[in-house]
Amino acid sequence: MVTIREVAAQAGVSIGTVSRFLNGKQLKKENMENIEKAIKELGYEENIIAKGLKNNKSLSIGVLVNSLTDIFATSIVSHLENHLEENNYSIILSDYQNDNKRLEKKLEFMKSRSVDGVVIFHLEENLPILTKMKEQKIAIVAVDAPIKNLKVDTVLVDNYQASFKAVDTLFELGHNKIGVIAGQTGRYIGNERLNGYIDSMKQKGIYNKEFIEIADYTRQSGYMKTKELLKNQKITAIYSTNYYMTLGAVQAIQEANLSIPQDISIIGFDHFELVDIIQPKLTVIEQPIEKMGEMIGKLILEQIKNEFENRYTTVELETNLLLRDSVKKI
Amino acid sequence: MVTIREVAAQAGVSIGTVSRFLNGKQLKKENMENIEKAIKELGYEENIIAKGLKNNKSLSIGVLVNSLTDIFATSIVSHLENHLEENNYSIILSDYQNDNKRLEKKLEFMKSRSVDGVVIFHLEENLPILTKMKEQKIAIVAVDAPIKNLKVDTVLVDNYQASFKAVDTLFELGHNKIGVIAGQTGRYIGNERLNGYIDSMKQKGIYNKEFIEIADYTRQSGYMKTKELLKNQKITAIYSTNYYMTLGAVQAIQEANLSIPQDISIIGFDHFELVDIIQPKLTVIEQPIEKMGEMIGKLILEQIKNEFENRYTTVELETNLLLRDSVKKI
DNA sequence: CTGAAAGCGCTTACAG
DNA sequence: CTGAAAGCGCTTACAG
Repeated sequence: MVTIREVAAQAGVSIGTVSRFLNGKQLKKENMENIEKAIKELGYEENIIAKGLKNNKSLSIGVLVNSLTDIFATSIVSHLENHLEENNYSIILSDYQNDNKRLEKKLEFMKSRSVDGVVIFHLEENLPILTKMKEQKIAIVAVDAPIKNLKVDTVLVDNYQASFKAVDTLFELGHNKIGVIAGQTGRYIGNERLNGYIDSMKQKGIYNKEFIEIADYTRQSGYMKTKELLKNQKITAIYSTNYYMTLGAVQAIQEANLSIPQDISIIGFDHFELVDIIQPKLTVIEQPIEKMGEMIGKLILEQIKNEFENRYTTVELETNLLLRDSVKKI
Repeated sequence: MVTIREVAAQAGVSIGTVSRFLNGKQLKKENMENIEKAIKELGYEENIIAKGLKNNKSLSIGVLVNSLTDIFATSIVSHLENHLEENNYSIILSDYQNDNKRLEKKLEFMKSRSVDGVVIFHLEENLPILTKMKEQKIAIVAVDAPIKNLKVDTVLVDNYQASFKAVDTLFELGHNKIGVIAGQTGRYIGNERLNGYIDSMKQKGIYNKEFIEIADYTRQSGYMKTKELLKNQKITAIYSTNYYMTLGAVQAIQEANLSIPQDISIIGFDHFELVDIIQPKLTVIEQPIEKMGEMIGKLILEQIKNEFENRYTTVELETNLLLRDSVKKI
C-alpha cells in the first residue's frame, strides 16, 4: 500500500504538504504539479480509515432497519445511499428484527466503529445508548416514527391525513360501511393510521367499531383479519393500512369468491411493484420514498456539518392517493 | 471518549498491558482485575477504527448488490449479516444498478475504506480493480455467478440442474409442450437455466424452439413474453425462470382468462413470501437462501483468517423443487 | 508477565 | 506556502 510518505518523498515535499494538497489547500504551483505526478506514478489512494482517526470521523453512517427484506425500508435506503455516496459517505447496514435489545447491541457495535451518524427506522422508545450517542455528537435521524423523549431529526409521512383521505375517497363514492385492517395500536404508525380512519368515519357519522380489525402488518394477519371482516355482511369497502396486509387482504377476498371492486372496494397502503400484479389495479396510498431517502441524507449531513446547533427538525411528508380500479361508486 | 490510556492510568499499568488484556492475553490476576474494574468505572469502549489501523484491518466487509430492493439479494445479505456480526464484522452495503462502471467506483470506495473483503452479486466480467484487490489480499466472494478469468471463492446454485428437473417434473405429469420464459442469454444464470431446460427437453425428444421466449428478469418482461407464448396454442405448461417474471407470467395467464392448472401448468423460480399470494399455490424452485448467506460468510472469514493460501472454492448448492398446486397431470 | 517505544497513515497547530 | 513534530487510539516486537 502506497502512503502519503512515499508520495512526499517522490515529490520532494513533506508529508504535511501532501496532506494539505489532498485536502484541497492551495500550494505553490510547482509543488502541486509534482505531488499530482507522484500520486499518479505511484498509484496512491487515500486511506479513509487513517484519515478519520485524528478527528474521529469515519465517513460512515449506520442504518438500522427492522428487516433487510422490508421493501419499504430498503427502497428508502437505496435512495439514501445514493445521496450519501455523492458526499463520500458509506452506509453500514444492519437489521434488528423488531428487537430493541438487538438494536441496542447493533448501535453499540456501530458506535465502536465511529459512525458519524445513525438512521433508525421504526423506533419509538428511547434507548440509553441513543442519549450517549447524542452526547458524543453522533448524528441521529429517526425514520417513520418519532422517538419518545429524544430530540432528534425525524422524517415521516402524514399517516393520519393519509387515512383520513382514504375514507373521504370511499365515502364520496357512496360507501359508508368501510372496514379497516389496522396495524398494532399502541405503536405510532398503527395509531396514526387508525385514528385518521376513525376520525374521518366519525366526521361523516358512519363510525362503527365493528368495522375495525387489528392485525400486525404481516400478510398472514391481513389475510386472517380480512376474513373476519368479510363475515360482517354490511362491509362494502376495505381500507388496508400497509403493503403486506393488503396482499393478504386481496387473497382473502379472492378466496371468498368476491370480486374487486364489484363486490367490495379496497384501498391499500404503499405502492411497490408487486401490488401491480393484482387484478384489478389497486387504489393505493403512495409514500414519497425517494424524497424520504433524500431528506434523511440531507438532515444527517447537515447535522454533521453544522455541528449540532441544537436545532431539531421533524419533516412530515405528504402521501399521494393513487386512484385506480379497485374502488367503485355504489 | 475514554481511551486505553486513561484505563491504564486508573489501573496502574501500561497501555500495552491494557491492550493485551483487551485482546484476551493472560495477565497477572491482580492486573486483570484492576483493568476490568477501570474499564467498568470509566465506561471504556474500544475504538475499532484505531484498532484496525496498525494491521490494516477494518473488520468490515463490502457487499455489492445490483439492487437493494432485490428480494433474492437482500434475503441472502440478511443471513450473511447475522453470520458476520457474530464474528464482529460489519457490512458496508451498496448497490450498483447493473452498471459495471458504477460497481468499479463503489469497489474503489470500499477499498479506500480498507474493507477486509467484498461480496459481489451477479458479476460475470473481471474488473481491473478486482485484480488489484486480490493483490492487496482483500478477500473476495462471488455470488450467484462465477467471475470470468478471476480465481475467487464462489457461491451459487445448480441452475442447470434445477431447470432440468423442472422439465422432468412436468414431463412426468404428461406435459410435452412446455414453454419457457428465460432470462437474457449471454449471461451466466440465463444460460444455465435455459440450457438445463433445452437439454432436458431434448433428452425427452420434445424440444421445440418455438417454446422458448427470452425475457429480462423483470415482471413486465415476464408478462409480455408469456402473452407471446400463450399465442402458441400447443403449450400446456410454462416454466418461468425467476421470481419477478413468474409474477408477470401469472398475471398474463390470468388476463388471458386461463386458469392454473386446469388450462395451463406453471413452475416458477424462487420462493419468496409474495408468490404465495397467488392462487393456486405455485410450484416453485426454491433456492437455499439461508445456506447461501452462511456459506458466503464462512468463505470470506476463512479467506481472511487463513491468509489466502491460494485455495479457491466454488460451492454449488442444490435447489429444491417445491411441488404444489400449479401443476396438473394431463 | 510487563513496560517503553516505535509505528499504523494521516492531520494540524506552530513557527518560520 | 511549508517543514518538523506531536498526536489520533491502538498494537506489537523488544528487552527484561
